[in-house]
Amino acid sequence: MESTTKHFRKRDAILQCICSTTEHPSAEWVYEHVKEAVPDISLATVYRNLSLFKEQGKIISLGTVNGVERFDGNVEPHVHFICTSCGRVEDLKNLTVPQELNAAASRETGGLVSSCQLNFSGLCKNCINTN
Amino acid sequence: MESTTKHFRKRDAILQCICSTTEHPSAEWVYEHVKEAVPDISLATVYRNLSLFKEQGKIISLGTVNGVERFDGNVEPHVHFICTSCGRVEDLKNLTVPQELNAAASRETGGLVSSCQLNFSGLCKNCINTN
DNA sequence: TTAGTAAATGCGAATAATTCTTATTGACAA
DNA sequence: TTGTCAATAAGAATTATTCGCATTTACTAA
Repeated sequence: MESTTKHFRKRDAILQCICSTTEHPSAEWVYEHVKEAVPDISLATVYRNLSLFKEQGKIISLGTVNGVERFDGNVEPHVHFICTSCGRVEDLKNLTVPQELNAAASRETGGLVSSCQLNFSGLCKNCINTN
Repeated sequence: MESTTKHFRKRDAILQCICSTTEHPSAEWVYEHVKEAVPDISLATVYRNLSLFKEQGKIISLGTVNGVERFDGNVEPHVHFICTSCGRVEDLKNLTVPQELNAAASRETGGLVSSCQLNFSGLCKNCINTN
């Protein structure tokens, strides 16, 4: 159910923003973009809601790139490529991590594995040429 | 060649510290532990040398856990498990990422893939029982 | 020995990302 | 209308990390 009330307008705008981009954005990026539609939003609201969404499993954190946390509205398990030069993050649609690895990891650690992330890093197509 | 000069005593102590533990420590942890042998070391020196080692490929960064960057003196490709509750990081010795995935990732992105990291997260053995 | 040098370091200030505090506002129920 | 509670804005506070600069160290050449 979409919320038509004004009460969640900003919260919804934040989720909408992150779910409709493939940028794997930072909080700052989300802030700048949501601001276009909702000019009176504050950066703290973005941070607060991003960590709420993260807890709720509506988005995931990719960890930090150059010291800044990056998020992804696509919560389906998938593989990322991170450019160490420009910080761009891309999805790798043709590679997957076999599900059975989760079980294997649980077995080896004796813990309870709930997710996994496979990240490749290097230079992206653009940065190879520029450097 | 090991450096017997006093010039690099602190630098060596830092590398030695991180290479002789399986803690996957933070800068702060390294600082606290090096301080026992070298009491007059400063935290800035630890940070400075950790990023030097990282550039030189002598250590790797695991990214941040709870907002703090974690390092690993074991630069051989291997898989990690990160406890989302206590922040503990363990090596998974029985799992590996097939080397050919690097080439596949290069192909798909058109970029130059230089490394990859596979991280599982969840609750470790201890935290399952405590929670 | 003695300068001269360049790198390594300590210290504290500065920075930047993120979180917290507090007062205010909006939505809804009684 | 009033009470309650969640959502928010604003900016202060916090915390990890980096920077600037003076000092120390080790090595070299005189």
